Amino acid sequence: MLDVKFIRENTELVRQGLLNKNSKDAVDEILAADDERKTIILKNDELKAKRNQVSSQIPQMKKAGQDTSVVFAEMKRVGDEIAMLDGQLRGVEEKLENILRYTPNLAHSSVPVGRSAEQNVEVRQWLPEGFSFKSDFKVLDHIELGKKHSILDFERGTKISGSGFPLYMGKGATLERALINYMLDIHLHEHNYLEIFPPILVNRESMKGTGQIPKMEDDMYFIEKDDLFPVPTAEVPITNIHRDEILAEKDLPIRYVGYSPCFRREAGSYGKDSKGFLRVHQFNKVEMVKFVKPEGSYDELEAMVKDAEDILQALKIPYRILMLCTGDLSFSAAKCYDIETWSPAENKWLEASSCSNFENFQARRANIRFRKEDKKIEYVHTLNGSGLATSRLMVSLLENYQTPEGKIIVPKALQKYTGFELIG
RNA sequence: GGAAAGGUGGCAGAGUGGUUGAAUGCGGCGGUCUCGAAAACCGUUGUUUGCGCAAGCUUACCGGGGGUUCGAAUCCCCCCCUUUCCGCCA
Repeated sequence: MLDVKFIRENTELVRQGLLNKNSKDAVDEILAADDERKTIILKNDELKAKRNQVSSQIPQMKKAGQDTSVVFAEMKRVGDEIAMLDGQLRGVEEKLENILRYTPNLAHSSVPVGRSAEQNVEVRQWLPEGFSFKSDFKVLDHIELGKKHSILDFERGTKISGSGFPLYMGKGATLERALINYMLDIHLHEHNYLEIFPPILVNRESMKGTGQIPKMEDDMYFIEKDDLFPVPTAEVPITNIHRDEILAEKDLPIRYVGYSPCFRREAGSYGKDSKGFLRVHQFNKVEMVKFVKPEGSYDELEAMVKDAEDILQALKIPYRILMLCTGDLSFSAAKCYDIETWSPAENKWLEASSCSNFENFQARRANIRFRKEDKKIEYVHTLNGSGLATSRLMVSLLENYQTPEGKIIVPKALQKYTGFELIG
């Protein structure tokens, strides 16, 4: 959520920022609602102050045996007016809140301006030694590989749950588990995160806190009976750990990492990249979340990307880093890097991670603050990034590690986690 | 699923419808004492709205939402949550 005060003091900047994010310019609407709100508050607070003042004198009047009926009648009128203003105020605040909830965060000044994904900027590429985009043999895609070795069974997954619910079997299941454990261990022991194992069903407040609601509500699974949402990412429960809290400056930065399954309805994207793992309703992800002081947040973002890259380099999987342009940035993000891994069979890059700095946009929504040395209270900056999502990673892993005979070598780094070196 | 109890400040725990933001204790912070520390003692200690350069003034907040009243932490209604016991269960 943007700060109205900031909007008021930087109207042109905000206008341009919203345009850059392909959002409508709601500045005038916001300021008008805010003006209206302030006018009502001014008048209302005056009346309330009067009522409080008179009320405090009534006990003395009664003690002195004075007649209170005139005062009571007067205060009754004041009370009615307050009730009316309270009603108006609620209306305006609701209106303002509604506009703000649908107003996206502004991009950081270092983000390239652009309308869509085509204007994203490739920052760097990392390829393992001896890697070539052209293979000497006919590569199988991850679905064929999965079938050949009976490690992935999309048909039976569909039978059990529906399309987009992958079933891992045998060494496939072990490999998936190994990946998750490996990534967690690296982040814990080498990158200094604290491990979190969060609840997977969260309430409405939590979904609002991180901003999945209201804008993305259609994309979320929802358990109506209990008013709970299966999480679309561990970002939701982990960020909400500190919802409505005031953190101590000395505790920052806080760095959490946690694994969770992720559930997404992917409403409206049927038929697009839908085969196998490319777009699924349930997948596994290790997520990094940081709560930091504003001044260090962009350094923390770079560090977070590096933390995700470390995993890919250790696994020797080719990847590239994209800086998203303003038009492709998500609703809450001020800056975001996508990490894409190479799929030889698809002959394209697949998004396996997304690391974002939300600045204080999410913290405002979730009300996460910290107390500075001088006792002043300020919003923290929140960041999160996948470190990483296993589904797309698994595609790249299986395809890049296949041999000409169609067997799959387990990456060296994972072998002590799997207990085997070869599939097939 | 059945029964009961309860939700008050960082925590524990008072609170007769009227100077109650709220006793008291613990914790935190500052100080006295001490070579230093502990103990003891003294002081201090929430968030929030609006106005203001600021000091400050002001509004709201005792799980949430309504209601009664001149006035609600306190009375009434609805909802939510937590704890305990029983049942079921990985």
